[in-house]
Amino acid sequence: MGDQVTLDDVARLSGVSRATASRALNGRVGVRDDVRDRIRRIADSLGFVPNRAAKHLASGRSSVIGLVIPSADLHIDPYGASMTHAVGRAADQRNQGLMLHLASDEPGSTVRHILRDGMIDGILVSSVAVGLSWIDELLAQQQLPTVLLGSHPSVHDFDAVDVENLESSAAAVEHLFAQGCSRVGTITGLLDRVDAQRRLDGYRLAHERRGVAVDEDLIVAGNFNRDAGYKGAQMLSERGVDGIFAANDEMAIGAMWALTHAGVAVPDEVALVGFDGTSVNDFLEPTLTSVRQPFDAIALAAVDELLRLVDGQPSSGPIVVAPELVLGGSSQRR
Amino acid sequence: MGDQVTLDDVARLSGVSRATASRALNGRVGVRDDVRDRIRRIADSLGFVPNRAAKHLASGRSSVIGLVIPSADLHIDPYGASMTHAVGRAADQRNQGLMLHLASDEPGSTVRHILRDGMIDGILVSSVAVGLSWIDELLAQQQLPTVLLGSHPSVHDFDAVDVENLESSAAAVEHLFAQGCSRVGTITGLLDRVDAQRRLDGYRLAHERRGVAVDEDLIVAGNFNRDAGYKGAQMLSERGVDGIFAANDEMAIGAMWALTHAGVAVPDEVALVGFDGTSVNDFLEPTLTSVRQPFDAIALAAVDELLRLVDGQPSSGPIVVAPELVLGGSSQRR
DNA sequence: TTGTACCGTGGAAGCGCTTTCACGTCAACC
DNA sequence: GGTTGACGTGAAAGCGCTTCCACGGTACAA
Repeated sequence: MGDQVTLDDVARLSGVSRATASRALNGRVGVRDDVRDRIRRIADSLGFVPNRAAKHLASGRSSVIGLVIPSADLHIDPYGASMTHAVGRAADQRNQGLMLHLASDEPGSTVRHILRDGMIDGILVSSVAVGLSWIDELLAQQQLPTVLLGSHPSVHDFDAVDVENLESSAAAVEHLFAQGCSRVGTITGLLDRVDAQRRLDGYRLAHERRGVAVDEDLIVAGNFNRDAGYKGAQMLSERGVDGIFAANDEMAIGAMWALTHAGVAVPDEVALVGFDGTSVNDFLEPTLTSVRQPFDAIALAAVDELLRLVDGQPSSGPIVVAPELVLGGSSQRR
Repeated sequence: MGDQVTLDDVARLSGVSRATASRALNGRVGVRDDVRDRIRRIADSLGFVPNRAAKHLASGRSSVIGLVIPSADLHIDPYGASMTHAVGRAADQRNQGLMLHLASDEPGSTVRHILRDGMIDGILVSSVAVGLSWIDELLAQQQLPTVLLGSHPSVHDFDAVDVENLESSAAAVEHLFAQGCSRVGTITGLLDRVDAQRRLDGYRLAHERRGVAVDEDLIVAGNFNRDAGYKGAQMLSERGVDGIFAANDEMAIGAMWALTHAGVAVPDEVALVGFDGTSVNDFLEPTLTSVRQPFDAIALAAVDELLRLVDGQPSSGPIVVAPELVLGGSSQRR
């Protein structure tokens, strides 16, 4: 498949040894500048591209990172697609290859292979995947540098990059108040997950700041799925609300359906805000106001952190990135 | 990072040479059955996982394939996410790693690297990516086994796996007739692409079979984007139609908006059918009737074909997979 | 001058696997 | 009994790179 130009060729033509050529091209110290330049020039002119496998075998680093994302999340929940896309860009920027690992709950020996075959230097795991048995196993073994995308479901004993949940949720609810809402309900995520918990805390915080007591009846337990949004909105609607904060967009969409079906005008009778801000919101009518996750920033921070771990540097602890409230038609009254 | 168990260890403990151990574990002929069994058992008990890099370097095969998909397509057009997901599953099934390459039109030396660094054995290219300069370069060089996902925009000088467009489009239009529509319009895709062309042909075919002349005014040129669907539906609506076949779902969604905004009832006044059948259709109300691409089948066929090419077998020519018309609320009248 | 130190470079030993080739063994045949 | 061939196995040569170590040269202090 096209005669490879090897490091040997470059070295021979440059009149140096393979060792020096290697050092020169990898920017290692200990090569005279003029020599380095000459080698570089010759390598370029030959169209030399180092063989990955050889590099990998010799150095123990592949410059490929893995991404684990639940199978369903990639094509059903737009969150997964957005995240995958962002990670792809980030890996590119950092000159790393990206291996995609779809996580389903089929058993198989996936973990063993991911961990041991040495293909990847480290792995990014979508926190949504946590809970699947083999993911948990993977996390437990700690054999491979790992960074979580999103918050860890239980505690934060893991290196993770997450969106800021508390203040941003509070801001979302405050936005509803600012639109004239007086009874704002919320549909929560799975409350055994930290992010869901924080978003609920944000909801409470907004009330506190406004000096309004939280009516516990207006807090409906959801699970991040659309159905829960639908049912939650029905319940809240009966209990009388004029604003709803859903802990993610999927539920917000469900809520919008429920309201529309019930003949409730959005946003005029009930204003609606979601969380995630994936591009799917564009499909809706009216468009959804949502706390937009900064996918690119999250992904880049995660990749950088992962590379740091791969380099043997200590974990820099959880990283938090601030989202932005993106206004759509679902919450803005004239 | 966990002391690797090497083939040497397995060989030594099995009392054979590395060569024999390698043959045994790779299922090569020329190893006595009892010896093979023993080696296998010992390898298992040691938890031996062959080192990918070494295998790759020695054999020249990485068991990793690449997927090129336009950056935008992964997170904006749900088609991309569905396809990526399907390819991920297919690669998994065939025990191949999957490297994700997001294609944007930034220059960079991406091609050279993809082609030459030997990381991947072959590459799957989404036909949507064709047109980006470096993709074209990649296709032109033909250095790496390549299979196209979808039809080639110009002619079929490439190994490709595509959905059947003609008959399935005809079936979609016939479905509209069956629902009682008498004036069915269509919003086409980019007509310099073969798939768009075929779908239009299908539209004509359905008319022909029904013995109805095609009213050329009811054919509106689109471009696969939502806007085109919106505008197309407005035009068709003015010209008086009671059914619309959009060449993809994005345009169908645009059309649905346009109709809704104009106060036209879907499906009762205008029935609507799209093409692609991604899960995003679930976001709509009513749900969209659509020609559902068999993503999994396409992906698996493509991966298999690619592996065949990698093995040096001749191209088996374009592969066509039949889609299925999935009925939703947008076309079904009671 | 001799000694010490450093710097740039080359030699060579791997990294863990596959694969070619040669070798020994044994059964089958003349 | 000797020849042939098939068969199972081991020795060893790589795959293309990194990196340790040793070496010669130059610079400076003693």
